[in-house]
Amino acid sequence: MAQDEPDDDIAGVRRRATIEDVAAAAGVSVATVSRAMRGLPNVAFSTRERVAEVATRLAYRADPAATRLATGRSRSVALAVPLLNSWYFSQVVSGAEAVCSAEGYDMIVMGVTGDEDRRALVDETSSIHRRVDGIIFVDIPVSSDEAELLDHHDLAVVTVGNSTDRFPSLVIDDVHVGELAVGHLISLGHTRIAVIGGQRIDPLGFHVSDSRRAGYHAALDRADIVADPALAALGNYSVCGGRDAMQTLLALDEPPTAVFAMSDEMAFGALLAAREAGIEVPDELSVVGVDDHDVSVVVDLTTVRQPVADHGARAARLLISQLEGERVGPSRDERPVELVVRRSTAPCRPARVR
Amino acid sequence: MAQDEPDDDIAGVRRRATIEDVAAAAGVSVATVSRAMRGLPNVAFSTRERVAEVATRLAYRADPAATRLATGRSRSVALAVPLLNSWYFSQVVSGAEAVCSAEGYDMIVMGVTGDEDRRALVDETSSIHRRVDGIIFVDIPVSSDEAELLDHHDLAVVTVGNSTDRFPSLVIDDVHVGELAVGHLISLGHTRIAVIGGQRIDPLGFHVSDSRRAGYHAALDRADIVADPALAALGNYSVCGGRDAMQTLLALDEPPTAVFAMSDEMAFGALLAAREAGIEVPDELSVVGVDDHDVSVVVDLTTVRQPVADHGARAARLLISQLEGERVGPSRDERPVELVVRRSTAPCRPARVR
DNA sequence: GTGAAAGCGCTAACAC
DNA sequence: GTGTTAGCGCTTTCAC
Repeated sequence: MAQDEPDDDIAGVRRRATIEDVAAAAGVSVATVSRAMRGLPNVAFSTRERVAEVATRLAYRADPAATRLATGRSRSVALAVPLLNSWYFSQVVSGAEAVCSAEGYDMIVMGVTGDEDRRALVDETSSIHRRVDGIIFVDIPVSSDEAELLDHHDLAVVTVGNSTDRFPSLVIDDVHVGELAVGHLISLGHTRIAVIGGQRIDPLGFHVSDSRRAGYHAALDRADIVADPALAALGNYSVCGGRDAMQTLLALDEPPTAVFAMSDEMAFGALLAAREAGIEVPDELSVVGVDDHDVSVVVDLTTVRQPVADHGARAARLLISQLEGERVGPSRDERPVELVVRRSTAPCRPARVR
Repeated sequence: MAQDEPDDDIAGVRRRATIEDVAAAAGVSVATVSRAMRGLPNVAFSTRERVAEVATRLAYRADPAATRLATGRSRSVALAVPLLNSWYFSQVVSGAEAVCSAEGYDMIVMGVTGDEDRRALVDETSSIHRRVDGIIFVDIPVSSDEAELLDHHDLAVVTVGNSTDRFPSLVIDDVHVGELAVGHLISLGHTRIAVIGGQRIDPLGFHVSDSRRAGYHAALDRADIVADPALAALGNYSVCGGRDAMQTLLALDEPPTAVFAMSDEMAFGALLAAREAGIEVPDELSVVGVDDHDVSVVVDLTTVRQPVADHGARAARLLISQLEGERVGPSRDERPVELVVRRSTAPCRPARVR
């Protein structure tokens, strides 16, 4: 046994077996080993078996870098997300990772926190080219020119939250999200409805905030309610940001009786600010969020649910099917959203005594 | 200008520039380009400048796969975590990613959901070898044998939450965590204190749950309270699991007056179950968690805080410093924890009428 | 200070 | 069905 162990033992460290070691031990050429290992045709069954057996014995694995260099494919993909530490993105990461690992792809995650990062990623000299076979952009806008560049460099792309004229995308109807949330508040009799969205000067230019805001306005318009600019605040998609925004709103001369937060995390912040100010939810303030965060049910938050982890999984599948040869053009897969009414929203009570 | 553009234009697709293109355009050899690009010595200043200029013009970037094959280093690391979609792990991912990207390393995330996954990762033929330069194991136990194997394959390793006798680790004192939480409850006069931990047959064999449970018992012992096995439940580190566990506990003939949940997410579930059962927190039930989740302040949860994102960042730094040549042996960096008292805990009220 | 050339470990023509 | 061999694009001796 030990005698035909072809692992060299250099300075006490056993070298990892290469394809040549396997070829030698199996008494065939490297080409045959390569074919056998990858299940390619034109290998006799007995040869295939012998190679497999030897490979197992030598614990052989094709060196990914060598394979990559020879084939031009890396079997790895990138997932670009802003704000890695938010519930939404962590769910997407989770969903995508599960699919990638099941399909044998490595997933590199990249936090893209500003336009500089974003540009560096798409840039001509970007390390992304030749490092991964494809990339999923989550809530990161990709311009037409950038899309062309990516396509040109033969990168497969899927976008989530935005769409391009070149790649498949997974989106929700963000205008509808706003309408659903605000429509619900209006149906409860609210008229002073605030909105907490993303940053004004969003480095990434989220289209998400704008669209949800458009839905907010559409719902108000439809009910002949004039939007008060003072009721628009920015919460940065975090609990803290939502809390700060709500504090500002509550300090207004004429505070809102309801608030639409564009994410559950900001809504949580709003709930916190309300409690700190001694304002009862939902009696004195109705709050509605977006996402249906794990914890939303715990704090009884009314929200617009979207299937977040599923976004990640679907995006990964779309990307991988491109990589496996399927030729796909631009597309827009619109995922469903759903209003989930809990107890953070209630009918508007007229005058409130403070 | 266009005339010395050495990019070939094959079938309308411009090939990405290689080191040879740069060498040709700069009128030097590839060896010189290689040296110049990497800031190695023995390159004339003027040559260096010329190469840099040409490289920029041609948008040249060394092909990572080729570099990898030639050097044996991939400038990428893996982060192995169970339960990618939990707050704790997403924070760790976020912290680690920030450091890795700042240092120019790619970070591959791998969800390790069971012992099978875990073993596949550490296994002799694992795709991990030669794919990454190092790996961070977060709350994934690594046996002595496995550690030796990893070391032997020349992988840099850092563990978080567990420690090995071979690699640097980042831990917290989980026994102390349990003592802190349960000590707090005892100091409030509670004696029927339940505990919600991880799964009994934990596929990953978390040492975390055991240690925290040990702290629970230590605190009870110190107060001469006999632990009631009926008060130990399993919550699977999720909101849902915590809720289910709490429901079971509340259904006991003699339900607890306080509960120690080993994560904030399970504590949230406990809060939910209590509310659903019409039990007031903290009047009828005190709840304490672990982590200090973003949302904990929102639901006013008393908790044992640990600096989670910092774990990720530190682990990444430790790993990268190993990769940059620093020889590090086994170590145990114990990070601080801190009891944060909020309003989910209150003095024990004697008999409760139901 | 610079260049020539031998790898790194694999894949893919092409020949047999 | 199998083997030979020329790359893939870089790094790294070793000469000069």
